[in-house]
Amino acid sequence: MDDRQKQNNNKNDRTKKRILDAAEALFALKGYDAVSVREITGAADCNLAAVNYHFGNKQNLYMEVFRSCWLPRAMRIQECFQDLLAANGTITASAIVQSLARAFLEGPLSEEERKRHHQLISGEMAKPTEAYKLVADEAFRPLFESLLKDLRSAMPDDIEEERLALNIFSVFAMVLYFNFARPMISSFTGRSYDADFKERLVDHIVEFALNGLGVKPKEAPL
Amino acid sequence: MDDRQKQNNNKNDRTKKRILDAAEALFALKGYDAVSVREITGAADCNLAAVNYHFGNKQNLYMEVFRSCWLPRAMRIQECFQDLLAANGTITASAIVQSLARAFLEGPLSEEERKRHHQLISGEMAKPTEAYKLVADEAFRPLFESLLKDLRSAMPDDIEEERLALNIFSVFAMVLYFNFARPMISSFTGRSYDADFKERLVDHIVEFALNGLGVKPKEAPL
DNA sequence: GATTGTTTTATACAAACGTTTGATTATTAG
DNA sequence: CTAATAATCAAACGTTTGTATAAAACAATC
Repeated sequence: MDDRQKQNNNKNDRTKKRILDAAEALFALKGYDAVSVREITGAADCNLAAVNYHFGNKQNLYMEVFRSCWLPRAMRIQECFQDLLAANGTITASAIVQSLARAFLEGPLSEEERKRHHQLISGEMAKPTEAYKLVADEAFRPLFESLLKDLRSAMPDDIEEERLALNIFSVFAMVLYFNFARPMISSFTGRSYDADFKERLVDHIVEFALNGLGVKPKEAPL
Repeated sequence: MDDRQKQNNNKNDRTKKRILDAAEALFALKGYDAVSVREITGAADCNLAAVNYHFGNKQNLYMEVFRSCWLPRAMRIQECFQDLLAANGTITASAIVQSLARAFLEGPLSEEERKRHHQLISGEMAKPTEAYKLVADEAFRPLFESLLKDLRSAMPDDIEEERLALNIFSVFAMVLYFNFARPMISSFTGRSYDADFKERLVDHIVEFALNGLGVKPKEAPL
């Protein structure tokens, strides 16, 4: 074993990074108030005071999790969406919905990452803190505006602006709900979220949303 | 003033009831861990020990909020839905979706009640505790089964069972999302959740979902 | 190799937490 | 009225909380 890194997953990577990782996992799992600083530093295998040294206090650490863990992942999802959309050639409503569903449900994130990602944001949507403002400004709003633009170009010219917004929200509603309500959906349908079922969900969302938008699917995708 | 109730909103109603009220409001607003027993008993204007005397401990109180506050309200919503559906005459997909959207968005609850109701359940969906099981068994599952039955009778006979379930989830996704994501939707559209906007939302949900279901609206409702 | 700045450590602290206790007051029953 | 039961109360319990401090270990520079 290389002596430059005797302990691979232990103390060699910078403490600050380890704290961020542990904090993110725990905050996602149990929520801000249910996690203690001692729990975090225990999981990160470092001293209790390290949190206050590196982040000032617990709240700052929480914010930093969103700033330097959540936001970059949101960017990756959004880039994945843009790529899928671009790969589809012309921007149609069908392409938009399908790319969106794919990016969120089967996108660039690992299963563990996606779980963390959605749990963190679920906590913020349920009980918004300062982190919500950050996320709304840096991730939600830009994606919304971008979708608005894309969808406007793909829909009839005379469509009302508010109707456009409601349609976007409705697509989001489905995409997010099928992540958010996983336990209930799995329980009621008796199906686990494996690749098969996710494929099925993407298909369903695309079909449902496209009909909802009042668009006949021009292209037969895949 | 009648001497049987000198202080109307204060100490006359039984302490247990006041604790439940205060606890529900606070749990909905800030979540389980962010609320202290002292905060609750302070708001309920009673002694600190009253919680443990009447409910055993904090967790039991939390469960009792769901058992004796949340569940009855869920029943009222569901009854409202059944009534609206029955008033519509024949059970059509259109009637189902519209009744559901109305019951949840404009239903029997006051604005304050609806807020509490959705905040409590949002917290449970984001971080399920024991209360989730209770709510899933007593409210979600029965409603789901009932909807499944209704929708099956209103849709073509050859429709796949899983497809039926996914359709129900999709309608739920919209109904719940337009409650859940109120802050974001208000912020992005610049519209507050007044009667006008809610009417607009119900109309949108009905139209979007009906198209999504692949049903041509037979009747022109209101 | 001493000096400097950075990071980690052990320990301490006051405040807040959920819960318990035992005395005290209301309420009910005989 | 008295005895018994139920409800409320102030006070305290032992933990756990987030944060602060000062010494120690480490790293880099000269």
